Amino acid sequence: MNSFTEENYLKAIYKFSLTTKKGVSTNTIAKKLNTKASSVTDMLKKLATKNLINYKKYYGVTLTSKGEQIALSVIRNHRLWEVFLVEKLNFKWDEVHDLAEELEHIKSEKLINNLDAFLNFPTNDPHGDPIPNKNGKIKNLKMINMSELKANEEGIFVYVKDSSDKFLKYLSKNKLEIGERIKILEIEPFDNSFKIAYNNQQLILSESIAKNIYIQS
Amino acid sequence: MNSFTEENYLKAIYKFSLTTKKGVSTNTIAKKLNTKASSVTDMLKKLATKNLINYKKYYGVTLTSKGEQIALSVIRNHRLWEVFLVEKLNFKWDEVHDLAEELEHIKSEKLINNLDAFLNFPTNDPHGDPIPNKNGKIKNLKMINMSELKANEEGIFVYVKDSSDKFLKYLSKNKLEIGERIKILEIEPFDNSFKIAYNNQQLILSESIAKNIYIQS
DNA sequence: TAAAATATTTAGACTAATCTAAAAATTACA
DNA sequence: TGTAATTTTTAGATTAGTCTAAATATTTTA
Ligand SMILES: [Mn+2]
Ligand SMILES: [Mn+2]
Ligand SMILES: [Mn+2]
Ligand SMILES: [Mn+2]
Repeated sequence: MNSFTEENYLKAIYKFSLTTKKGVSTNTIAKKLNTKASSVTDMLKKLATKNLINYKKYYGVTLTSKGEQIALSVIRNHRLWEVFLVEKLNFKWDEVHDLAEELEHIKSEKLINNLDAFLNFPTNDPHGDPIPNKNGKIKNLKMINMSELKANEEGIFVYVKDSSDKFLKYLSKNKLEIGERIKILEIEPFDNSFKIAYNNQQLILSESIAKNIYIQS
Repeated sequence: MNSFTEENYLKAIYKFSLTTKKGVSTNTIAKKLNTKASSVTDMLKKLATKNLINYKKYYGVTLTSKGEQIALSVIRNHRLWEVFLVEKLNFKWDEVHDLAEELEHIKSEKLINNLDAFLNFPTNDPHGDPIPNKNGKIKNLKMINMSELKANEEGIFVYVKDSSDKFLKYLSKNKLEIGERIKILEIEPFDNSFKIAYNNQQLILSESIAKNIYIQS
């Protein structure tokens, strides 16, 4: 059995692995988990002896398939609990992450599979992230960043890159939600801001906001 | 904030307090929590400095009102999660205790109050134990042990004293469930066994089984 | 390509929760 | 009521996860 802490390390490594081909560095993990590099080194040694990561001193780490499987299962738990909190317990999408961070570590196949069924096998969490199935398979949406769209193009809002409270609250305030069909009305060349239309309203998004929004392609 | 471990100690002390007027002894707690008396002593000192228990060396402990409040909140969490698992996720009543033992330690007022509402404010868990409300108030059922009933008396089966897997499975096998109306047909004076009728069937219960069953009075 | 800057690891220490073994206090009962 | 049995506490270790400070390796850059 793996501790909460070990699972959090594996999850962090998994997420960084998605965006690098090289190993994930000690410092990267330390920053993400709000801990010190020396603590990370200690944990990496431990995870390596458990065959959950490939660790070569000074050169960062990758997950073994055993490690990846655990990371995916924790992510599955996290995202299913987020769906539960939003859909059944009336939480807002910007309130669920920290609770899911605790619930994800409760280890019971039956619990999570029954929860999955109870929720009707959702494919994405409230922020648009895909939910791995019970075999760890993730169905990746094909999506592109909104900033790559041109005037008059449109698509479904499917994912937020930055899912911090602040950003999610901004979206909620403007009733801009995942699943909404968005049309680009015009792009201001001066500051790359986007004027969009959705659900009978219009809104101007700064470039940095547009870059946090992904559209199904 | 209190650790899982501290909460488990408080809960254990609370439960023993219900059946003794004296302080709860070190050994009693050690047995319940599968640990050693010396470990218990250490923890009692710690809980005492946090003002959660009244501790006088060699004379056992009682909860302070602060400690009792925490114990009741953990118990509330435990029992509400058990209801959730049975009613929403199709668990059997003999499968939920260990999972609830983990879920009970997730500390969020909003989570538990919303769960309570989602479950329609249940008053009892799947084993008949009362669920404290959000202020820690427990509505105690007035109930008596089945062995105190006489022939031809009847009532509703509301609580099991022994909620071990073994006993719960025995009851399930005989379709004898909480909420069932039970009538005592006769009591065999030789071995104090009970012949009962419920839900169109009859069953003979040994004295020790009868003693584990409580009936609403 | 050799400093300088940066990243990583090692060494040694700390805390929470646990343990075993031994000492001390309480309680049981002859 | 004094000794034996039992219970509880103390003393000293251990383990997981963390930290700071120092040492070492890698990377950058002049
Ligand atoms: Mn999340
Ligand atoms: Mn977590
Ligand atoms: Mn239980
Ligand atoms: Mn517990």
